[in-house]
Amino acid sequence: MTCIEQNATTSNNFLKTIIEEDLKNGKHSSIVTRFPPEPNGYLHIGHAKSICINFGLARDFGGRCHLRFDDTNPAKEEQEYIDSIKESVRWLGFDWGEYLYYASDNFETLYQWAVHLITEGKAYVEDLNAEQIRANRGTLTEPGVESPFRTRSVAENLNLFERMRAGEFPDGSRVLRAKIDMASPNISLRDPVLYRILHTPHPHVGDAWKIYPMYDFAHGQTDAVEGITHSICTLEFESHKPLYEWFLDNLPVPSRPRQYEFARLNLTYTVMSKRKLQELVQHGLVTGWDDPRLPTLEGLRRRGYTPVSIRNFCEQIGVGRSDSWIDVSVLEESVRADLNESAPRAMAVLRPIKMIIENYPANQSEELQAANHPQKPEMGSRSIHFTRELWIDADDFMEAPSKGFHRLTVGGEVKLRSGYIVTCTGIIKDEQGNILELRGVYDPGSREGIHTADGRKVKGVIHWVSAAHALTAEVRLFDRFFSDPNPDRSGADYKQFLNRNSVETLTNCKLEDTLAGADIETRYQFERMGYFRLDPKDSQPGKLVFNRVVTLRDTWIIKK
RNA sequence: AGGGGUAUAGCCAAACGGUAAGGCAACGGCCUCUGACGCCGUCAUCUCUUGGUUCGAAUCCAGGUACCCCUGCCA
Repeated sequence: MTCIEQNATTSNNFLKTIIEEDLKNGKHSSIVTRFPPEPNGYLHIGHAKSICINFGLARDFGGRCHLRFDDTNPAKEEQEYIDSIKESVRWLGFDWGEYLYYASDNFETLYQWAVHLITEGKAYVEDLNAEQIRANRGTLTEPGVESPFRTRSVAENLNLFERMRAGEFPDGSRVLRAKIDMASPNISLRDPVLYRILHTPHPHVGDAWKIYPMYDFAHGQTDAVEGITHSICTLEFESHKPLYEWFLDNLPVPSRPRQYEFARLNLTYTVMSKRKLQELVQHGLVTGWDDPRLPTLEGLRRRGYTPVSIRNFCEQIGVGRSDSWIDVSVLEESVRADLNESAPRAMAVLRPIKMIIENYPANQSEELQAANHPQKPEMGSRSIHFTRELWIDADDFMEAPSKGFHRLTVGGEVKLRSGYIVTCTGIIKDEQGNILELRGVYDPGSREGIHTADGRKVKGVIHWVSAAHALTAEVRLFDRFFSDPNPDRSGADYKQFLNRNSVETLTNCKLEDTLAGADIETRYQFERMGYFRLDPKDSQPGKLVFNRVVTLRDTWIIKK
């Protein structure tokens, strides 16, 4: 289809407009996009934006999207990253089908095209070293100066370039340069480097090559051989566009792709640059690339973010060309919206204090039915145990309640979710004054609703679990990894903004026993506490470890 | 002799010369066995700024201002 319906959550963007035009006026009969990561690290939420744009456009307009590894620099690339990237793209819900490519599969073609340029007098072998090249490049305001090797004969260039390929020269001794314009105001046109010598094995093509093409000499041409129609990248490549086109103009390429740029994603309270992420991992500031506090796709996945929530997020933030900062709360809101629909409910007491129901016999126990979802009866129910000894959350009790607190207080009453109304009748403390346990009584007729026998409505509903049946588990609560909205801001070391309390590990949490068979992929809502999922690495059948994906919205906390 | 971009609400973002969509946040209210969810309502006389063209300008023109990108043998 060539025209998509707009709905409330998808507004138009400039890329869709361009594609609609191209399809309408017959410039293309169908579109081909590509997601072109360099396999030199793990994917993060910023890549997710690009993935969603490229695969999403292809999907919406009935075209196709390639996964292409931009593997032109073997010094930084590894098979491990290739594998991880494929896995992350698949996890996000996208499928490249048979269209998996490597820029390195075109190395021979690229080499021939470089020879073509030399033959045409449009490229030359440079003997100057990196520093000299830099010195001759000029500055932002001054033109560069031409290299003495710029006028080498075609024959000599051909000979030298061939020997570069053969591995005759050491790394850094020579490069191949395009002969364009050393005085161009666009610095990327001042005789850019096309090939460098690198005696480094490559993760995909092994040790077949001793010279490797630069990004600029590979990207557009690779787009052209794959038949990419819309080559979508981020804004910082905008100044490379004239060079991208120069190659297409001067080489016998089989098709004519066009480059379009969009603003990369910036998220508050986190860092996204590969270098910084790597540093956090290397310095042991996080547990790994999949640390649940990181914006990496593996981290978000481990934490419990769902693919659909990330896709929705990318849809919501839109695509534009102005630098923008998205607040992390938008991402968080996106998982909440998804999980509220799909997550079965359960009860878990994170900071337990015991409550003894004095009018409930010690040897008695009964099963109560609790709905798995308040609005979705089709999700069924489960039975939970009610007994004399219960665990409730410390946060749900205040001896000296602040104004507006409508949970449990001495002499006060509260509804136990899916259970009974209980009244607190007293506190047992140790000699230091610490609360040992709470005493209370329950109203046997209060199973349904929140009304007392005399018709009053109790204000508070709290979660609880039977002490006799409870499972003990570890629960990890995460907070923002940085204390500053923009830890990446220039002029400051982002590490100074690390939030020291970004993870809180609670080891004595009490969970309802239905969670004994919790599924690794299922996200649960622990009622009133947020959404949780088993940690895929650290959780064991006998030792449950849950990660909190995100809290519930809490307007009470805001008022405090 | 610098070049290339971008400016619409607290944060994103639509609009294509015809009288400022939508989402998030916020704020009222309703509902509620989760202080959740849901529902209703409010939220730009105005589009960085100054002029101009026009019956009519966020959109066109001219001049300012601010911010981002470019001086790797990285991508």
